Amino acid sequence: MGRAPCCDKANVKKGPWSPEEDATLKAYIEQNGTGGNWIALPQKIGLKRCGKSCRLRWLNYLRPNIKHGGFSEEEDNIICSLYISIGSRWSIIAAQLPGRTDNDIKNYWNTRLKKKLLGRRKESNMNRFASIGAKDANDLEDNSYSPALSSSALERLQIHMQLQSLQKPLSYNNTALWPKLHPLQEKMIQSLQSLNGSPTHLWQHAFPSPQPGQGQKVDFYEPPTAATIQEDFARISNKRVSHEVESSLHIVPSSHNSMAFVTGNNIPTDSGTFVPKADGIEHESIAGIEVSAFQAELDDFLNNRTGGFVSQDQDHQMVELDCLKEMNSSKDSMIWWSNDFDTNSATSNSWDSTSVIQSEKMFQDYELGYNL
DNA sequence: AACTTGCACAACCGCCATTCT
DNA sequence: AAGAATGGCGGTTGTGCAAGT
Repeated sequence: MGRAPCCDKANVKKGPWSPEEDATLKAYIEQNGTGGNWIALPQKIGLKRCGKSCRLRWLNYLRPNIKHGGFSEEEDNIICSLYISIGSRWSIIAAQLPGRTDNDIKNYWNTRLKKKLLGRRKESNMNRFASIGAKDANDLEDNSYSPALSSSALERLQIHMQLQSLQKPLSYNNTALWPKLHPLQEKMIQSLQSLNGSPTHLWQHAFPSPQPGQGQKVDFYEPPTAATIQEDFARISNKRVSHEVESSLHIVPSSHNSMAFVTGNNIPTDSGTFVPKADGIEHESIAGIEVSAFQAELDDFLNNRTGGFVSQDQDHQMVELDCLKEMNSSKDSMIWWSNDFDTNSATSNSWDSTSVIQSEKMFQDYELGYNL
């Protein structure tokens, strides 16, 4: 037999909490604790609330030492870096910010921080893409490929690029520093320019795509590299990225978790030159991080969803498709951030005591690179 | 002054892993 | 061991307020 239902949903009050309800709940918990059973708690104290609602109210609002609003620049940096590294794992991020709740951080991210970062990116792109035919920044944001990617993966890539671009501000105005494009990408741009100023897409510059074995200079707007991802994790764990990560980070195991991954025979180096990866085989994961949600997304897109182009022009579509397929064939050189990671490598929902954010040097790169 | 729009935040919903009977 | 409750989490929605028209 199981247990009795947690609450009678028909007789449960919803909506904002009154000061009286808050006072009742707070007084009881401060005196008696939760008793290890949130479901039974509201009945004990005469509140017509669901136990889950009581728990949420306590954790997010009534609990002592909760801070609301007024996020500092340092907190902004921490949130950004952790979001880029681990995605929307708000409970983990919140654990690194004393007094902050996951709900608070989630709201702050969704309403302010994300806009702040992506807004800057949009503004910057206005300058960069003006010379290659994009009519306005909306063209850049409204790219027709993005629906094929998970929003989280795309968003994190965009933000990562934004951070990189802010670290190299002079690159914006110097087209010579822009990455060399794959020939098909160049072809695509030329085609777009010839087609009555059709929208130009983020990807054209987001993915410089070198041929295997060929060095290609990438001075700007490179996707997150193996090195940068390693740096992210090294900062977080104060260790080299390795199998130690799974024991030092203690990420929550879940079927819908997020984690960065790296794949590819050709990985960009710190200097921006692509070199073949030595083994060419054992590249499916780093630190137990599962491969390739993006790969799956791209495959899916190319195999099943090519009808999704917004362009009305057949030639235009074919050029785009050729380019995408070519990029896909060079996918081993891609490094991406996925939405899934190895659930076997994760063990709990807390960061260990060696943590993480206490490291003095941890965010200095980002702090030097940008002011949020 | 009235209405609309956008923003920030609180709360709810649904899913999943764990715990309990 | 099976099945149901519980706890926890992330995504989404609802609401109140402020700014803009």
